[in-house]
Amino acid sequence: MTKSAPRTRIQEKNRSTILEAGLDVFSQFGFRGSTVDQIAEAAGLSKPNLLYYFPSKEAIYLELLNSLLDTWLDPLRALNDDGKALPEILDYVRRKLAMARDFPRESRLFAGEILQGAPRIEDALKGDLKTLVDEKAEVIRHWIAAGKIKEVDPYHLIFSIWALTQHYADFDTQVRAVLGGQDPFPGAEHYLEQLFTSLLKP
Amino acid sequence: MTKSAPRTRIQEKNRSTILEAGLDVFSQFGFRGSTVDQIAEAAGLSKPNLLYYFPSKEAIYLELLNSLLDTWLDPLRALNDDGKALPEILDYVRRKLAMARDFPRESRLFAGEILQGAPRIEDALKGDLKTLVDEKAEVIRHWIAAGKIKEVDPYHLIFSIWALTQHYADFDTQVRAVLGGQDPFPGAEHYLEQLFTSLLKP
DNA sequence: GCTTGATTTGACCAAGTGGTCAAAGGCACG
DNA sequence: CGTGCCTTTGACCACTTGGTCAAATCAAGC
Repeated sequence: MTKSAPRTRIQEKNRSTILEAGLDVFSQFGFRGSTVDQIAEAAGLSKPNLLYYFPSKEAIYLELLNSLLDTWLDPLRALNDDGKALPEILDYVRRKLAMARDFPRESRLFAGEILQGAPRIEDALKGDLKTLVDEKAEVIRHWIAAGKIKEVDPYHLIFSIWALTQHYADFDTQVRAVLGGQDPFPGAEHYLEQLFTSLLKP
Repeated sequence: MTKSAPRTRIQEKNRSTILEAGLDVFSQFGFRGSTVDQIAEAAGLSKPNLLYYFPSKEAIYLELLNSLLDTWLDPLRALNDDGKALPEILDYVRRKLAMARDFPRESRLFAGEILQGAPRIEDALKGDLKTLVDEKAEVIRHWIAAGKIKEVDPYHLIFSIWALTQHYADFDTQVRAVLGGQDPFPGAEHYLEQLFTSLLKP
């Protein structure tokens, strides 16, 4: 299952340059809206040279999508039964909001893919993602049963965290237009803490 | 500014057929991902025939976008100082969620446009939309000052309503994958009522 | 049936697209 | 230096795409 690793120093460099450029372009224009020339230009390579490192436009896109899927779910994986319930959830919200702030391109790439029906990651959604969410929903249910947080639907709780945090990356243009260009994140963090605290504090 | 109205019965019918087909296709594949042939096929017309009613692919897209922008904000316009604060806001949430359920294509069309930086509606966002939101934020501030709801940032409150409701349309694929195909809307409505009630009830 | 304007279409085109290929350049190592 | 391999590129190709156009068809009033 492991991709044959790049051999030379230069391969490693060029492959990562291409992926970086691909993320830039794909996140802005979507898969069909992006052209190989655009990506090549952004990467500072000629088109045939780019296609020397990746067999096709789709291969770049897929590699981005799959490697992202992993890291994107890390904050949720870190949600553990260990600590206290509410702080644990608030931490998750903060981590997720930080990702929206620091990795908006990644967020948008995903959003675009899912918006179009997630044709390339349907399996991952119904498989790994569902499994992970089911597992964490169970953790939340325990917290509720133990009276540590108020009773809410665990699935919709998770959806709401995703929706609220990713909104600031995916709809950044709209948010900033309404706020007159002001940075939304400090306000967002405070608001979300308030929101989930009042929702969950027993 | 008014578009020259269609004259004959058949023009009216064909134009609306095309817009309907355009909504179908554009909402699924985005502007660049959609082809004129696709839209023509969906409308049951030949490509040159379609281009007899609209001058270009972009014209269809723009007409959809602009006419949508209007109706899409109606629920927010209906938010009035009249009634009691909390029920008024909960009504807004319910109306917005109903739109996500009943008009997911419209929601996705917008989401796609904004995701790509809203190049075609930037002015509307910074103009009409900002004005409307500023106005309603003021209403919310009055409610807070009068002690009718808890103190929250009015802008982020509005963003959160948008994010939470539209998520169920825009990320439908993901939501249903995680829920195993189950209809998310009944659960969502209950959860959102609970969420905003606990956030806002004084 | 005839005329006139609205409607429809097959054939076509120029530009853009993803991708190929043979040949040329570069580079490390004997 | 020379040899073998990695890297880069200009030229090219098949196909798709948005859009045009002249000619054909249709519909309604006379």
